[in-house]
Amino acid sequence: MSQAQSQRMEAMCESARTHVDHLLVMLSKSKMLNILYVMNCDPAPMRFSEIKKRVDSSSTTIARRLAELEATGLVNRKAYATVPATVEYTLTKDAIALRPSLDSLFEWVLNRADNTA
Amino acid sequence: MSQAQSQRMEAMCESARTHVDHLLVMLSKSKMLNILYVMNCDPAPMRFSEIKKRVDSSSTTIARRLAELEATGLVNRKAYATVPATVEYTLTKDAIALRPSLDSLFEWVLNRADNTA
DNA sequence: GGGGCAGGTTACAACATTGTTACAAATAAA
DNA sequence: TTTATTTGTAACAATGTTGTAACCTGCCCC
Repeated sequence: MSQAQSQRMEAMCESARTHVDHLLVMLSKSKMLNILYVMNCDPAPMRFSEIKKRVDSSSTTIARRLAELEATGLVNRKAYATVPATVEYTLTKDAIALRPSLDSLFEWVLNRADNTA
Repeated sequence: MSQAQSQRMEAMCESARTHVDHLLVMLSKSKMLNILYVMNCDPAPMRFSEIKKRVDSSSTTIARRLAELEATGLVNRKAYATVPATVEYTLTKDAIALRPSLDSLFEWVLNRADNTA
């Protein structure tokens, strides 16, 4: 393999590693797993206030997380010009693919919480 | 159901919710998923320096995370009186039960990082 | 004596994140 | 006209988290 090829390959790996890190950092933010979980539990579009209620955090944090999820392409945001405003969030296909992992993860968490309680 | 029963039940739920939150907060700490993942990938006991190398973080953070994992009962720490010191970490049975979830989660992460790169 | 090794700990300054409060906008109801 | 509603945003102080640099043990080697 040429040096140029090798460098390109390293750059690619570097890039992939960066993307992996970025995703992990995002998933590790506070309330992120909670949000993905509640949205996964109920496939219907979910409103801001409903997410906030189920996740139990401040508007600011929920808004920040949802914006991050949208920027990463994991949720879609649809605003309706009602009064007062209505905004619905839905998981994208990519996020739905996370469902089995999240289910399994939360099953473990709930089970462990039970046994520790 | 009596009021006393109802109150006990609420207390239990409250306690479980607290435990769930605690676990989620722990799992959401920086490098936590990374550590669990590298330890899950290789079932052999792993030394501090090896974990640090694979996860790529400061000693301080790795030490903090391992201490938290140990306190939560997810890793066991064994120190040997060699010179220089040798310390081995292993996942507990509870943590090993997390394996399928983590595998699945990381599969999703790696796959998504690839497609986004 | 000096240096090196593994596996940390401590202190601290720099940085990141959080919740709170105040505010906005549009309209319908009181 | 005032109030209430939903879905946010902006600013900010308080709090939490991070890495760095210094240090520690115990022993071996030079």
